[in-house]
Amino acid sequence: MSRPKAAVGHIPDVVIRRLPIYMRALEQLAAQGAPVISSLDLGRQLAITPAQIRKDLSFFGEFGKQGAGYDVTYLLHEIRKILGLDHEWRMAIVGVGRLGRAIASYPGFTAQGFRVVALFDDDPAKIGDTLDGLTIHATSDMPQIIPAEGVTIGIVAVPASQAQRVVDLLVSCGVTALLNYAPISVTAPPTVRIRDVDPVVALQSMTYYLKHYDRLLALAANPSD
Amino acid sequence: MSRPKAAVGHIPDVVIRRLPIYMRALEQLAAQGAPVISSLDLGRQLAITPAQIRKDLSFFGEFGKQGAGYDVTYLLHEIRKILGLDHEWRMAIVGVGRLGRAIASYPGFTAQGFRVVALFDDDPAKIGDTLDGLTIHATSDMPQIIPAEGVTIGIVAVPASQAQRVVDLLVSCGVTALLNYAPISVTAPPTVRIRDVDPVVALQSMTYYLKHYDRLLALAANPSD
DNA sequence: GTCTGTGAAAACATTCACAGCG
DNA sequence: CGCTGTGAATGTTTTCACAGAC
Repeated sequence: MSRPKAAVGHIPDVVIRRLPIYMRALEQLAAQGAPVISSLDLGRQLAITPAQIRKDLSFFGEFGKQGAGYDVTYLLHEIRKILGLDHEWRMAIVGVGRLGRAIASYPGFTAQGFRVVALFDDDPAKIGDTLDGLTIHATSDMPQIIPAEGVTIGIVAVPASQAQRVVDLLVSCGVTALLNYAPISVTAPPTVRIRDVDPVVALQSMTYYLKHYDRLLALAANPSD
Repeated sequence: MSRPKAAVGHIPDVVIRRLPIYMRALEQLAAQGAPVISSLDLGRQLAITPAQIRKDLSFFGEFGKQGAGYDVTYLLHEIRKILGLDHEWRMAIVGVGRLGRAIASYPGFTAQGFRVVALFDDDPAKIGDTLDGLTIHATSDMPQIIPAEGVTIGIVAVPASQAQRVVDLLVSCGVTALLNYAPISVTAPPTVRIRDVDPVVALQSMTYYLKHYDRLLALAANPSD
């Protein structure tokens, strides 16, 4: 059914970022018991062109059947393998304030194979406390605990003023993937991947369109402009 | 100092999305008392090329001084105007579970001019309760309350199974910008803007690079491949 | 000399369109 | 006949490189 590409060259980051989107839709389809999906129908569901879906998948192999489409369970499994989601990933949260605690107890991570295994904070009042069965450690203990716990992903949940320091510390401990909740742009060496989670930034770019809504409406009514 | 563009044509969405990133850096610079910043230095701070910053800004006018750079306070003010952040935006949260409550009490929204003015849920046990001084209403009250409260942004914080229904309802009430926290792709007419906030999706695309980390390391050491 | 603003060039991403398979 | 996989064409975004302002 599939033949892995001989040499998987350079795959664009935009493509990698769409794979989890495909996964979510496939999970839903699998839950509904749909055995097969075409790029056309998947595209309808996600508002993505069918050609894009086919081209994205073709970077990794041939997963479909002509005339039929893609086997939902099989494709889901293959994408999981491509993304390395066929095993558990261990994460550390730095910053156990209001936000850090909310993240620590979010059930969505565990459900998808992401496990929080270590908590860090620098507030002496918190160090030694237990949260969800995990002890809160001082950030100075990171160099010991992070390798020992097999942590490969760091979650930054400290105030903006502390974020870059924490990123540098995590990177120096060998962490190469960071989920940054601090409302600031942090930088790291190019070998380190960073994804920012900032709802305010998301809102701030939407208001541009709200402001120009009249123009948008006119455009929708008369696309000849 | 600036001359607004005569006809601001079609500005790419990628550009709009970078403006809040520039804003955050400028806010930080303003707080530090830096009067002026060059595209080179701003680019260093954000890991963005200076040419990109200059080109982005040039879509909207001429904000810099040759030989000097950009006046931090002035540029910040101009970007705020461009994005429509010179006044308050009123938002409604749909879904007052664990996540919705965390969002409702997040101080970062208010600090940037985004105010939660209405809460909705369909759980009869919650309707009528008060949270942060706001009454929780039934979703069936949305058509009355949303126009009355001047809500233009909707925050979706319901389970995946409810998300599309809630989106449709919000859109039918005239909301044209949505912040979606549900772990599912929702669709809306092209006049409606949607931004997804899903940390799991962010993680799932980083694991690809973690899996291929060896290759990445080799590439960094010997870029001739 | 420094740094902006911007056409032109290069790189990158999406869509088209169709041969070929089931 | 329906749908995939994919080169070729098109569209978009980034980068280059330099004239001109301070």
